[in-house]
Amino acid sequence: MRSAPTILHLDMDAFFASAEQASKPSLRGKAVVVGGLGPRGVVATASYEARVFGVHSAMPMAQARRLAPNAAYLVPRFAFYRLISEQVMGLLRELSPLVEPLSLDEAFVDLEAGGTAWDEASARLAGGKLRADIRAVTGLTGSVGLAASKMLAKIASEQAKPDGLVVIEPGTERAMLGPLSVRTLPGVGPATGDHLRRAGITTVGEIVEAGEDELVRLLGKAHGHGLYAMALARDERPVVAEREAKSVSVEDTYDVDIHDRTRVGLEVQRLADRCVRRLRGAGLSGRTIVLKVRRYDFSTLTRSETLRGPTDDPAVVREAAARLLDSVDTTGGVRLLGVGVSGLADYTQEDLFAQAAGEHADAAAVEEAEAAPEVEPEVPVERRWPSGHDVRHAEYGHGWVQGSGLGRVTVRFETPDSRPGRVRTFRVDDPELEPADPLPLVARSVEAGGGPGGGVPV
DNA sequence: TCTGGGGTCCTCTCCCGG
DNA sequence: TCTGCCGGGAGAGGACCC
Repeated sequence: MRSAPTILHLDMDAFFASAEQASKPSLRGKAVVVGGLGPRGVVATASYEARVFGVHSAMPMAQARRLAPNAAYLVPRFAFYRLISEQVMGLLRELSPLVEPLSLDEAFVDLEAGGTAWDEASARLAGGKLRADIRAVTGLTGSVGLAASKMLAKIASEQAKPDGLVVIEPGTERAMLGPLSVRTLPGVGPATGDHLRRAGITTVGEIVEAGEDELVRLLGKAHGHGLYAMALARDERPVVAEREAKSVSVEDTYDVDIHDRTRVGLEVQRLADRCVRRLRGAGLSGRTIVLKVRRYDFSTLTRSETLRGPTDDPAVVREAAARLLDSVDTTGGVRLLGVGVSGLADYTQEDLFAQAAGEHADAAAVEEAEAAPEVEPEVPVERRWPSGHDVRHAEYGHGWVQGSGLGRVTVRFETPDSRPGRVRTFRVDDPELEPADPLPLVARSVEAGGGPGGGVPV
């Protein structure tokens, strides 16, 4: 392990919810919950104000609504979050070429590789400047952890939350880790945590006391050795900038279980097409087709089939998925279906036999699907005007959907740099109302001196 | 009140070929 | 020719992460 805390972990604070609050002045200081709004939705992010009520991520939305009935409930706007994420990642790349994004709101940076920091003082300086830059560019806060390894940097940023910076000085790691819960260590989730607890191990220090052999006996080779090393603060994993995808998959959870076998088959075909679109979009093909089925009782099974060579042919993937579905009993109903492709390659070795089955028809089908508008006529209104999404009205300007139903859509008219705005209600088919792109959270410098409400389209 | 979506990695089992 | 052993790949499932 290196001798200075020059690995940085950045974690944006309550990212989705904070972005929504920054974008919508009327939500600042209020409980905001972002997640799926359907009957089977779960919480993606809760603002700190919502966490006070006990709402946290991965919680069923229905439970969140009971805990915090007056919170604002919004569907995620990934395209918007991605724009902010790109700004943040850009700032990280100014520190070092070695940036490893973990998700939209989290990344590791090797400061030493970038020549940005070589000791504790310079690392602290770089971390502080980064936090200030993130706030200036995005208007949001992030927490920074600095340590000599990835594991410790991540633990440090967790301790720094919200809106802080924590450095773990080399030499102090073991003492710091000892009293912490085993759940602090990466790779210890509910199952492993329970397993360890039953063996009388609840803290990191107790892992060390138990010894490596006992850990391996309890958890198996890979996990046992890995966890023991982590407990000793040994973590040599490098920051890796480019990670190649190993699989591509799509899945849908249905609001109501599907019982009709024909409908199940049709959904699998649709998912196969969507998966191929994603695959092709990434310029990839794959050899192993995976079907995932979650049944009415939440039991999940997967079936897979490996082809002779990689494919990105929708007909081939559809047929494989259909064959896999034949081996699955769906009586009782299914709540989720998924189709995935793994064994990825950046070339195809076309299956000539399947190709002959109708290449042109398949290509046309996929193109047609790609050209089809996302919004179908029978889509319910709450999906056509999703809560939280931006709109523009010919007369009232920029706003966002506060709610919809019964042929009406309620819009609050405000922008990131305006005061909290007024609410108005329209018919869902009002010709003056249309979906809009999100506005930037921080007006660009040339616009900064401009008049009020002068947002710039991203 | 039931539990998303998109991934990664590991383990176990079975089968096949040398 | 039969048997045992071993390794690799495929397939299934589980755990974990954000």
